[in-house]
Amino acid sequence: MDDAARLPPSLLAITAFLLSKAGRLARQTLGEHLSAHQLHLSHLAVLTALADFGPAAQRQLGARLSIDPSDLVAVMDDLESADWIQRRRDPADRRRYVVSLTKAGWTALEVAARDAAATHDELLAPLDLREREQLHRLLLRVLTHLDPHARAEG
Amino acid sequence: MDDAARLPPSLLAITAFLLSKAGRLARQTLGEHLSAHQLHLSHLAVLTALADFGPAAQRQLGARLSIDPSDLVAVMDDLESADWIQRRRDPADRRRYVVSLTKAGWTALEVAARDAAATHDELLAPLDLREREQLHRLLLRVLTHLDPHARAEG
DNA sequence: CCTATATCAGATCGACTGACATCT
DNA sequence: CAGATGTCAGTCTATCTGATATAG
Repeated sequence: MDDAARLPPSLLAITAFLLSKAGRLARQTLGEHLSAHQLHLSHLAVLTALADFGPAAQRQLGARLSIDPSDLVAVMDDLESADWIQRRRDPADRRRYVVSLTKAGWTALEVAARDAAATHDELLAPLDLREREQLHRLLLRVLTHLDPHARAEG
Repeated sequence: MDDAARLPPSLLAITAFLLSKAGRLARQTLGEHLSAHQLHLSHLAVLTALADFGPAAQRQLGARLSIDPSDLVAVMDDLESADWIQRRRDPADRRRYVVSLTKAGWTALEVAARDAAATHDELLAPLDLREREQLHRLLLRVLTHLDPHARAEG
């Protein structure tokens, strides 16, 4: 039943639905590429935060990435046991860790970047380069407006 | 810490991440608007399918909407107890239901359509009409290419 | 004493799996 | 008997809440 498999036009007319569906698909596709290298989306998020902003406490990372501090624990455990990050107690405030990227962590990030590129080739195949940039900019504007966390650094 | 709340530029450079985040936001925003009227996204999906294609069996609806048949049961229970749909056994094949929209179901759909419009005004506020259409078309092309279910009827 | 940090235990929700009674 | 349909029970994951030990 190829015919019976088509989504209702009334649903496809709702941009929010398309966003939701495309978002799920994007997350899944990126997730599959990353998992081939023992990486998870939350891992990638933490690695980029450390790469872009330098060492930080777990609380800071969680606030930046909108990841609940309690959920971050397992993520950091993974990253540490893979030797991608290092956790040291902050001598100035021994409640905190100072989390920093290792050499292997930087390498993992490069791998993840290739995964992202592969994801885009797959996910955005029907769009040419100009259209991909167009989509990217539109999404960025939407997020920047709605989510104060989405602002790039100024 | 306004400064500490910004997402890593390296993450914001990944379109798949933007899609994932925007998708989550879209689902959440639409969900909030709908829940004000005792509606859920899955309810909306089923209602549009019945409106666009007419009465159908639960299995068909599930296949169309990529909702697991076992998960549909609770959704249909909700819709039925709200008197938005009607379940009759198919006399020609008594395994199936013939699910159809009620008058109240059509009304609920109109309400949901207003919720969707309100969602877009909120979600897509930074985009003008032309840009919203642009985004919509780009998303549709991406979905149509990747998900055979996303094809509109031809 | 109050607050912040990291952690753990548990609730909740959406999506998925397996089994089953009923019917064709 | 094999296969389809609706249903139920249970798993798995991500997300969120609440509590707690330790430190400031």
